Amino acid sequence: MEPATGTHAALAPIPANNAAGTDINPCSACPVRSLSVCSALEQEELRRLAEILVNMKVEPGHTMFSEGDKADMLFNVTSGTMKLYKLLPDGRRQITGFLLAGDFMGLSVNDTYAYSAESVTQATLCRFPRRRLEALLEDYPKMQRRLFAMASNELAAAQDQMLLLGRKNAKERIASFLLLLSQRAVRRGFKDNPVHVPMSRSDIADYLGLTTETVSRTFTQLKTSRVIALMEGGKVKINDRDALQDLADGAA
Amino acid sequence: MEPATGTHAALAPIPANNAAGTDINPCSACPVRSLSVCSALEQEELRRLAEILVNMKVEPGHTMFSEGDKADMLFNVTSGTMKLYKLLPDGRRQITGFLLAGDFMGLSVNDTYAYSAESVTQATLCRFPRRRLEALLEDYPKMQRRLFAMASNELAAAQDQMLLLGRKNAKERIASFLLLLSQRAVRRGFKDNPVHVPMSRSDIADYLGLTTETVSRTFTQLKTSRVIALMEGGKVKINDRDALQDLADGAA
DNA sequence: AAAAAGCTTTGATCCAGGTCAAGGCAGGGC
DNA sequence: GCCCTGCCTTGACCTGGATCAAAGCTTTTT
Repeated sequence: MEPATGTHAALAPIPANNAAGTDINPCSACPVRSLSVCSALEQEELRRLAEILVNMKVEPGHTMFSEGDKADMLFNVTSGTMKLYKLLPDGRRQITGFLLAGDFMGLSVNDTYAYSAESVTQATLCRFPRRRLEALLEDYPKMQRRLFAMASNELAAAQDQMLLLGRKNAKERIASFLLLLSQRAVRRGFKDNPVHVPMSRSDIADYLGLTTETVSRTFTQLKTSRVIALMEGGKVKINDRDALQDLADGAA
Repeated sequence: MEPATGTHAALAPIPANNAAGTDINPCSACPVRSLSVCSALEQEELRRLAEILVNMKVEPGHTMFSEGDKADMLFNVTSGTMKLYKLLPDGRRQITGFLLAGDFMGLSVNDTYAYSAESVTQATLCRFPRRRLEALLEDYPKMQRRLFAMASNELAAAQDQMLLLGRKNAKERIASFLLLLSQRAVRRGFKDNPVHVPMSRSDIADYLGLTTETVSRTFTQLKTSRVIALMEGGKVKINDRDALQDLADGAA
């Protein structure tokens, strides 16, 4: 049994019905479960593992861990949105990614986290001792394969983001961002239009390498040109997807 | 035997003494060899694989593959420097990384390359059918592990680069770049000072999200303030590593 | 319901780095 | 040797997005 650690004291463990013995649902997104899809992971093994999982629920703005902390825990997002970011000493921030249900965080090559993680919305996560995963990987090579595929996908996304940060202008960045959110929504079976944009202007700015003012002005421009419409509840209606796509590709 | 494909026609296969049966040197960097370090890969297996490897030598500026090409080949750099980049339709370019001896390129989740690859200097590479690697991974799980570690490292580097591109100014970018080159040199057992900078101003600019003019001016500034000295042969002498480090971290 | 605290938007101004233009300098071909 | 070509550097100017400032709007507190 893992006792709640100091840094995670504020986290409320969910009493939860996904304790040991729950049915194996590939998409319910706990690490064991999402990874077990393609492995011959056995019931008994799964049951043992479920015992060391800790499900937790956090409010918006809760810091899960910070860059440089000892990385002995691994998290799997089960609902809500998280943000990963890096800071410069003077406070400048770069958000490297937003995570949704099913995404992993906390994987690390050396023994400290390479970034900080904070909740954007209310979120639920599944915590898991890193060592245990490593042990699991020894026994179930197919999990390793799955993990590698995940890392490869993240890497491809990171390369797209480098192109955006290094070479796109403000309008192109916002267009790319909206399409990304829209595509991710589709992939997860949610409605892709209007797009739900749960993060603040400041988070968007720090993700796109802009300022809140520029983000706001650019949204206004896109709204004025009828490409999008801003709706209440942080929703954005995409009126002209082709125009947005051309902008995002830098073709316009 | 793999016939030379159309796109690789210009590549000169090296007659080479690293054909089948050569000694197994972990750091000689062909994929089989560098991966075999931590696997129980057997002599016989290795010998069979060496037969399908194609060693090649390319001149500076040679395109190995382009974004969108069918990704059926995998490459391992054995000497020289390569660059990976993405383009926007209007020609804006973002270099996502420079590869040195021992680095892999061409790994891809779907079946097309996500970026283009071109040689910066004269370089030698080892070409390898992707399918063959996949088959190998089935049999040797530890290779998978190694590959995952590589992808994780690349991912961490990509996140550092996002911070650089999104939030650092020109001086901080150049400082970070020089320190990166220096550190990589050390890790590979080369002299780290003066640093060898084999790429053109234009490549540096496209890697750092700047223009050639700004790169040039910034080098001049650092030279004027005695932090570095520009030497002949594309070498840069680091005079004040601490100052450079403070700049790179955004602490100055 | 009023006050307070945070976002978000909009406006006015500024400046780091981009753009445009012109030399400088080194290597290669003849 | 001398031109040609392709970097690299430097200068002059411009601009997209940052910065600074001030309202709106929303949400929370009391």
